[in-house]
Amino acid sequence: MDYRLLNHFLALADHLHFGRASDACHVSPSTLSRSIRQLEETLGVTLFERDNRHVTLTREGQLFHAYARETLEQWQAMQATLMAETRELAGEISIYCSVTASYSFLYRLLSEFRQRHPRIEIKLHTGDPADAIARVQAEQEDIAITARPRNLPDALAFKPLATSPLVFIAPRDGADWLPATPETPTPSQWKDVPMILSESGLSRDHADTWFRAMGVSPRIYAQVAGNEAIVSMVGLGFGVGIVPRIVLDNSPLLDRIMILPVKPELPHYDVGLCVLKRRLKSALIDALWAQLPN
DNA sequence: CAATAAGTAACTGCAAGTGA
DNA sequence: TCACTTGCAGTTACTTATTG
Repeated sequence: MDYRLLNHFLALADHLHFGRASDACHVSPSTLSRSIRQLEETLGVTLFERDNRHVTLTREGQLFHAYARETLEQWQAMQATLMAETRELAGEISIYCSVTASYSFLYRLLSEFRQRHPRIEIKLHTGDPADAIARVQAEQEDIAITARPRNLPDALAFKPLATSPLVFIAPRDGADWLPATPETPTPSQWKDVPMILSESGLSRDHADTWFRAMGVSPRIYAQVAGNEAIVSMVGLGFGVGIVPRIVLDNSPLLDRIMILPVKPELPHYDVGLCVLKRRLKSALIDALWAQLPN
């Protein structure tokens, strides 16, 4: 029995949408489409009625749904039993983080863990830090390395790894729109500065709050996904950006960037591990979680 | 009998097709 | 324009044959 096919079936039954279900399974839509077709051919029944707009479970699909769920649960229970027997954890953990976080924290987090648990496979996905919390909540990822949100949802647990200040960065070559005295900012100095900001997420929240307190609506030159893209655009001289300083520590563009000594300073950024509390019942995830001191 | 090489089947993602 | 399917080419996994 190919348990992956059952996983694909359950994901499609949950989402009733090939695109979203394939995302959840980390495969392409075509792969998911073929998995479902393969199951249907093996079983000799149609599990989903689908057209170009809609996906629905057939009666046979509903019957198979119960079987698929039970079978997978039994399989996972057996894996847990065998793991307990051998005292060796095995399986897969997915981790989501930004490229910067992968440079900065993964080695520290995983080097010892890999030696201790060689049979645990790590699936690493990198992307926009603003998506991290949502991906953990949607169970697309087991764990994220991300900034602690202002209001941590009750269902989530957070364990800090490091603190990094949020800083204003500007092109080192200078520009005529740069504020003359960032230590003593005035609305007139900032109202025309082209800003390069995250589309969303914590650093964007802090930027918006800072400008509100200044009484200025920022002139937004570009909204981008990911801190590395902000550094690139600032390095090219397009404007002033706001990023966690840790992003600069690993940036190849450091020599083209300067930090503006802006007052008041932006809040610090707590970076750490984020996980759904109920997922900590998984021995695998708990093992990684326990790597870090409380 | 184990290790290696060669051949084959199955799987995957991309890009294009299709229909609403 | 969107969402699912299909064709294609590249990759990976598996099976069989060969060698020491």
